[in-house]
This record gives sequence, structure tokens and C-alpha cells, in this order.
Amino acid sequence: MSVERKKYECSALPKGWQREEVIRKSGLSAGKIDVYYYSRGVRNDASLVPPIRQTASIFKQPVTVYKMQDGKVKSDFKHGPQEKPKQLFWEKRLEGLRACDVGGMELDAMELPRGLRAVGPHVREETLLQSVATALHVSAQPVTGQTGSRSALDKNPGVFLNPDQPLVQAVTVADDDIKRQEERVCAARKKLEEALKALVA
Amino acid sequence: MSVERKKYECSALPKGWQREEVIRKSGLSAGKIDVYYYSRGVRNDASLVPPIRQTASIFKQPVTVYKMQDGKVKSDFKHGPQEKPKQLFWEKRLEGLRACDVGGMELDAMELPRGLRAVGPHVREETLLQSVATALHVSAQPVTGQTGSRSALDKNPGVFLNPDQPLVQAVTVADDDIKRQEERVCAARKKLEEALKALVA
DNA sequence: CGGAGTGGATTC
DNA sequence: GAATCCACTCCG
Repeated sequence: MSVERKKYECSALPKGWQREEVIRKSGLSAGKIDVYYYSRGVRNDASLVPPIRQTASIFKQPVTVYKMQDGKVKSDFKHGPQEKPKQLFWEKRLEGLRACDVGGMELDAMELPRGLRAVGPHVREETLLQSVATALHVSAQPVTGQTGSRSALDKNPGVFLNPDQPLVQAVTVADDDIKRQEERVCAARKKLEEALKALVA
Repeated sequence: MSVERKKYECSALPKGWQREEVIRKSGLSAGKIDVYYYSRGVRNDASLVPPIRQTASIFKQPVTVYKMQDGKVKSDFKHGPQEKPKQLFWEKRLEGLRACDVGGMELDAMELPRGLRAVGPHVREETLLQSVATALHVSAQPVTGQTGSRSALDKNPGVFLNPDQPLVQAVTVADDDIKRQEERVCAARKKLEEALKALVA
């Protein structure tokens, strides 16, 4: 596994600094080039060990840390991995779009079970379908829907909307639902039984 | 110094598995979290460490190993993870079945692009659709289709069929196909342009 | 816990 | 669209 690497002094850099170019050899970005800059003894160079100024410069500028009385650093930078912002209502980009067959003929929209209710401002059944379908297709977690109250979600989605769940109100399965489903299974079995009988006769 | 460690069962994990989070407490990456997964003492459970009887039982039966004079084991069992047998043509169980809408009305079958050819004995277009759709939906690997010759696959699927791929002949994309697709994109862009013009006018 | 290597967002 | 930057994963 030979990595394509070139490392050399570069006149545009201060004395003692080196520029390295590494070609990515796999993945989606294979072929792209990453550039690294080194000065001697990187590990312990004060200009590269945090805390460092977050200013735009290839030469990181160290920071003087002032301690408070209790010995803790007076700062509020966060620990742990930062959570990425998430896009709410991305489904709206799909509004008015429909799948079509090979010939370009638009397919009918699917009708959803009556129990599924859309939530969020101006979210219609069309968007609901796309949202739920995507969640079922993509999500690794159980799909349970939004648990916030309908009015809270309408008025303040930025606060109450759970971006990990589709734009459907959380569905509660009651005893009634289970009974109804059992009846459907029974009916289907009867139908199969009769079909088999008819086949033999 | 209190080490920040949390170890707990996690509902997203299979039963018996635990997730541990350990916060790095020093170094450049201080504050970052490492996640470890554990299952209960699998490592040293005699009934789960090979060699194991390959019999059907939920309780794996360990094997007594007899050594020969030279100290080597008198056996030819394979090392490394055993490959599970795979079901060929499971798609045939779905033959004659169709999705229906909420009202019980059967939906039309989808028409596939002409380039896709079914392979394997008695595999029709209907089965082809189910096979390809499942592969795209479920497979983590690229879906490339069967590379064996059509006649070999028909006569000796047990030998030549690749169970990791759907029952479609490997599709080769020629320059012609790319050109045709480019034309389609161009046409779609023209249509969009005109629609936007009409909207403004 | 560090470092190589990549995905992907951001900036130019 | 390319260059740059950052965050994250994986593995020793």
C-alpha cells in the first residue's frame, strides 16, 4: 500500500517549514489532495498545542490562559463532540414532485392509513408520506413520530420538533387496533382456506 | 480524580450488549468520548468458543479435541468465521403477490427498464423486480448483478449464482447509455427553463 | 490517547 | 468548482 506523498521545503513558507501533499487513495474523495504543513518537532511546538487562537492563519497563535481563583479556567468552550445543526422540513423540497414510470407517466400518490396525522406548519399528507417513507427507509432507529403537542409543533417547531423523527404525530396502538388487526388476519386465513379448497375440488 | 465512565444496556443494541462511554481526560483530544461495546463474557464462555459442534441447537456444544503425537490436532476443521449457507431464489416465495392500497385494491406492477434481464431458471420479470428492489433496499454493498453466463446460471445455479447479488444480469453501462442519459438531463433542464419563463411572463 | 485517513461543510 | 478546513472513525 504505497501512499503517494511528497514533502518539501517551500519558498512561500517561513524558514524551516515544510509542505506535504498526500493523495487520497480510496473512498469517495480518492484522488483529492490533502496539504499538510510541518515545522520541526510538531509535537511540542507551543504554536500548535491548544489552546490556540481560532483565527484564520496557517500559523496558529498560542493563547495566554488566565486562571480564576478556584483554579478553573475562565472560559466557556464546550467539551465533547459538537452536535451538528439539522435541517427541519427538508421534505418540503419534495412538494409537488411525483414518481413516474419508465414511460414518464406520473404514478398515483399513495393513500396513507387514516391513523397517521401530519404535524408542523403547512405539512400536508403528501409531505407526510415522503417523510415517513424516508424515515422507514433510512433511519436505523425505531420510527415513532413526534411526541410534542400539535399546537406547540405548529407554533414553535424549531424548539419542539424532533429532527430524528418524521413529521407524523406519534401513533398509539390501542387494544382496539390490535383486535381489528387480528380480525383481518383471520379473514385472510379464511380466504386462503377457501381458495385451497376450490383448487382441490 | 474521578474517571468519567458510564456503562449501560442500550435499547438500540441486541439483548445482552452494553455500551460504555469513556471521556478522554488529557491530551490534545481531552473531552472527546470513546464508545466501547461489550457483550457479557462471550470471550471465555466455553460453549461459544470454537471448536463447537455444528449441530442444530440453541446451546452450542463444545468439542473435545484429541491431540496426536506431534502435538497437532487430528482434525481438518476450518479456522476463521464459518460462512453461513444462503437461500437461493427466496424471491420465488413472493411470486403472485402484489402490494395493495389502504382499501385493499391491488396496485399495478412496476415496469422495469428494458436493460435489466432476469437470470436463473424460471425467473420472470415480476421476480426480477422484487429481487432488485430488495437488494437496493437492504444491501450494504454495491448492487452489480450476476456475472455468470446466462446458460451456466440456468443449468447450475447452485454453483454459479452469487447469493449476494439480485437475480439480474450484470448491467454494463456503455458510452451510448451515458450519452442518452445526458440528453435526458438536457431535455429536463430545457423543460424547467421554459416552465420558469412561462411563470414570469 | 494519538495519528492517519476520509467525508463533507465551508470558503474562495 | 476547486481549495481549504474541520470533524470524525478506526486502529495500534
